[in-house]
Amino acid sequence: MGSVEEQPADTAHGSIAHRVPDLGALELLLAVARLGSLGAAARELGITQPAASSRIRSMERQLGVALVDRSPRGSRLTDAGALVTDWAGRVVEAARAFDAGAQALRVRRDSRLRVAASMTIAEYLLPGWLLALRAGRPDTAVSLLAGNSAAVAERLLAGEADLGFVEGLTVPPGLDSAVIAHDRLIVVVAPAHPWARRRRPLPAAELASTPLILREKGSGTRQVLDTALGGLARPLIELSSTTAVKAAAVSGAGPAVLSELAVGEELGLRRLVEVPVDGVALARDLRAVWPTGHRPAGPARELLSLTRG
Amino acid sequence: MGSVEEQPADTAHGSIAHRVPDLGALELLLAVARLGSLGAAARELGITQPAASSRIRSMERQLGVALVDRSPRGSRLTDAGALVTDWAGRVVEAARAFDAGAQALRVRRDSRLRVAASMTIAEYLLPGWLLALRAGRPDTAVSLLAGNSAAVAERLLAGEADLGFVEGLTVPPGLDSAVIAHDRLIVVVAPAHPWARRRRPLPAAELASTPLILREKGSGTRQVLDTALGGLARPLIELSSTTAVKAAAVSGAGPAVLSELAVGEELGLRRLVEVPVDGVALARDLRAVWPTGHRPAGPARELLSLTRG
DNA sequence: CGCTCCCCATAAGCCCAGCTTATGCCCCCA
DNA sequence: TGGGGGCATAAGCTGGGCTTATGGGGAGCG
Repeated sequence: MGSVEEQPADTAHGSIAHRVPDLGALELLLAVARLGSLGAAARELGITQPAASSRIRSMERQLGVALVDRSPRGSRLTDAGALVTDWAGRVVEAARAFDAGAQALRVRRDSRLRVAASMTIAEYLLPGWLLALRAGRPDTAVSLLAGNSAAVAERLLAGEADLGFVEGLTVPPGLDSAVIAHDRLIVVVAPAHPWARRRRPLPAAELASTPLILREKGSGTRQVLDTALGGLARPLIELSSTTAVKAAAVSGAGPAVLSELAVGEELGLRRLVEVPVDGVALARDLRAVWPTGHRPAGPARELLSLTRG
Repeated sequence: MGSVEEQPADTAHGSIAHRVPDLGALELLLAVARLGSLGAAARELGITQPAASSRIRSMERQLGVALVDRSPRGSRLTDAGALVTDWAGRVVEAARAFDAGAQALRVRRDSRLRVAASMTIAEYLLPGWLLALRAGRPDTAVSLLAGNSAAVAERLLAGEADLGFVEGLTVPPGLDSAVIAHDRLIVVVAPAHPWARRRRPLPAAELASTPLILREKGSGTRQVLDTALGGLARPLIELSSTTAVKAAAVSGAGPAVLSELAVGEELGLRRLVEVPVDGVALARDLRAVWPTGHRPAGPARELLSLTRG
């Protein structure tokens, strides 16, 4: 087994794609882990055994670690392979959610289930629901339109959508609704920030007078915050994506305000810390909505039931 | 601009990799979103502008949706593009965690920081810490060894590791420790399972007498559960990866027992529901450990401080 | 034993995705 | 009215990943 040429680690931030195996390879690794054989995994993915063999091998070369123990009776993961497989599973899971969302995003007039949803819900919740829906009804074609509450209502009333999801404080007229979950905007800081060690809740006035990392004006999140603070939120930076806001907060640029849906993982891993706030109503209901009288039926009802467990 | 040939959606579960753009394309999309220009994004990733243009275009063809609005003054995301970019961000984030872990997994005798960790910690927490560490000290080379508590202790005492992480109930002799987090094993079921609607905690006896979806014997998780139940856990299925256990539980195969670290996202999205249990001690401390007297210094101390925020 | 089956590895050749260089068009601004 | 930033198109190259074909090694069995 010749020694591996070790390149000097390319520590530069540049393009992660060259250091991480592609999705196909990760999927193959998961299949090998599950099935215990390169050949079986290859068959499942519809490729030949030599292709699988070579692909796993080049992945091992790329990572500099042996991933599977080959034997004439099958292949098992090494210890390192088990770890890598777990991490790979998380990448593939995210890719599946991407796929579920993207499929729905395709414009198809003939989709059997047309969903209109607000941004936060479309971003963070819908892909998971769609995965679950597809698990139960693989053939349901879904189309998705994302917009603010008014746009959602418009689509529903025009008969261009079967089910809507909104996150506002009020329900647009002409629609029936059911609360499916709750969301809050929360203030988060990096663990090193002084606010991370506060015992007492932050007064609303102090929040309003502190420059914050925020989404751009016009975003749903920003509107809710501005309303709650009486139009007073002071931006330290304005960024155009939730991810960018999170990244800025994690790096310690300052306090950020985000939906708690967006930062679940960061809080769990202690990369961000929630700062309790006093005297501001940042809670909001997430609701499913439909035209008054037009009870959701068929796939729409199924999706609705998924959202409530 | 030619109409797009629409393929019949290949609804078969087969290989997601053909339906999701590769990591390089997702990264490029994120760069375009952040920089507002194809050319600028291309420069950042070290490719030429035509390459970026063509890559974005083929991604749009693959997804069947326009992602960016091109203008002679730059490019902005479309609404659909903003959604796709958010989903892409989650895939790339998972890939970065993969990369951080994988880099550490490389065997390098000369690594400046050698970490030994138990499986759960290595799987779910270390990649995040390593990302944070790299953000602060980009040049720190880390090596990672994953194993059970005894193995971690052995490495530390032999001077082959600088810092360890264990999840047992006790601290191996010869080591000093600090509690860095808490973990619990929890019982989870799919939302449709009858246990999901329980009001009262499940008695330990009922848990012990019900067949469960479990990790294989010998895994740390399994050991803790068997100890807590007095060696009585009855397997419904035994699976060899946390992901497989989760998937089985989500699909409704039965109740599963897992670390809460492993199911944070599933609980948030209501794909799994926690079942409270009474009369069993399933909590455990996660600890950093080091040889008695050898206080962590340098990068080890930095990593340690990251784990506590 | 020797036959057969199921593993996996290697070799040789093909093909396409993605890159590069070289242009050209469009728009804005000095 | 040039110049520069931004995007698109064209032509050509390269390499990664696939396939088919083949060989070796262990296990089970007549």
